[in-house]
Amino acid sequence: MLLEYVLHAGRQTTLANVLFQYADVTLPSKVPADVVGYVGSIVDGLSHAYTALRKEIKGNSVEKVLDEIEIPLLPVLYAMERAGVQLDVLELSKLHDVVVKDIENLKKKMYKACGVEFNISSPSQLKDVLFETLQLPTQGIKKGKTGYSTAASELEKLRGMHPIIEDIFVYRELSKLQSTYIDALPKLVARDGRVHTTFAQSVTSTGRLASLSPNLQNIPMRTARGREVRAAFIPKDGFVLLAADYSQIELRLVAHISKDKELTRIFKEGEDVHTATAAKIHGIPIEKVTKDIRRTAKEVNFGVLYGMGAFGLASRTGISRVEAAEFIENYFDSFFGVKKYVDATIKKAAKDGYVETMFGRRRELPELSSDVGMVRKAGERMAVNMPTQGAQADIIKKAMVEMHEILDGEEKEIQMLLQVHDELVFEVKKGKEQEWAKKIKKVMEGVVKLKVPIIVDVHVGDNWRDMKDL
DNA sequence: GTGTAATGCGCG
DNA sequence: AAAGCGCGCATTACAC
Repeated sequence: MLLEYVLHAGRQTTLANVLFQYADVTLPSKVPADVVGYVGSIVDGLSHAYTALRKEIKGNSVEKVLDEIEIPLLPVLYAMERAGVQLDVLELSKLHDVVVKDIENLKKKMYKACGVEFNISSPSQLKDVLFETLQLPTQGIKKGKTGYSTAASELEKLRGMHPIIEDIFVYRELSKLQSTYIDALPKLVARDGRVHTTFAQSVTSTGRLASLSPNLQNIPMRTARGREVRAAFIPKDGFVLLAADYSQIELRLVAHISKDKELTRIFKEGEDVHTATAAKIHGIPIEKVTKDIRRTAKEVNFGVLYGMGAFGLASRTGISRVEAAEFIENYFDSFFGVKKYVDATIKKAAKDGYVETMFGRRRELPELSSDVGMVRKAGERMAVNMPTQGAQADIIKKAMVEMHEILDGEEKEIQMLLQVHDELVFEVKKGKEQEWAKKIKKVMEGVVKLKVPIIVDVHVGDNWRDMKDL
């Protein structure tokens, strides 16, 4: 699967398909009575497929990605999955009681406010109540296949028109937390008291990992109530959790790859990239940048680069489309190296039919030769995004492989537990935090030398919520 | 009861 | 008509 993956990331192929394509083995859709024969044909097929795929990879830019990153990473991921992370089930059950009560009270209040009882979780029932029972305006509300949307971005437009709107946001937040995390995680605790995720290594189009059953890469962080869930992730007795995350790695990679003068300067001087971007775009000194302006600049930094238009920026920030268009124009005037990089990447991708990272990881983009303009445009955005998102994935994977070698024989002191795209989480023996933080930082920052500094921040805590700088 | 699409939302 | 990228998963609604 890894061989197929480095050749054709994005194809989302199955093992059955690989065997069919490369070994001419057709697996039955169900496991037959002759299990031994079935397994035999898989093993035989795998051997043939391996040889065929190796031949295709030889001399290709993805060969190094396979041999120096993906294959060495395999045992690392296995060790992390096997280790798991301890979960404070009692903490979650307390959270459950509080959230259940809050939801109950909220529901009563909402039913009273609109005069009917209905299933708030059902978008179909909710839109009936909002737009028929309550007669709220549908002006500017997106329509899908099944009628008016009740997505947060659309309800945002109805804020202040009825108290129920605010309640819906709170209801959604709480019910999401309850169903996806607070009630679901305890069911996945193994006999060792820990949850063991699976890291999918051949799933994403960009080279990132995916985490599943449970997904430990989307544990809440952004809101106070969501962060409560993080408090339930704890180290084993006598240990602390240590999290090391790359600071703004994606934008640093953009600076490096595009060689943009201004963006490079910002990182070299150690400035806050969003504040500095805001200052540059508006032509004002850094001290004059307000929180609002910085927030918009942050959206620009993450969005425009990957093809967000004035429409998208306006809807995400609340500024007008005209203002958004000006903002974007100013951005590319200020960072013309980025603009040139974006254009050149799209052009080359269209010619080659694929894009790749600085390490040779590749993503094919058949979308770029589509006759449908919209599909092509989407392909262009993927083309711009992949080299940076993919390089970020390459870098942290290399760091994981290196760390794993260093950790060999140190199992009594430290264990790597999780990877969350730009962050590694470890369980470290109390008293050894400083020592290991230093080593981890060195490895993570030293994976590659860029034209801008790579910075890793390290945090330590007794749970995944209360992490302090180290 | 099982499978799937639509909708929505958590994370980087 | 749709207008940043990359994911996994819960619920509802509905077909079989």
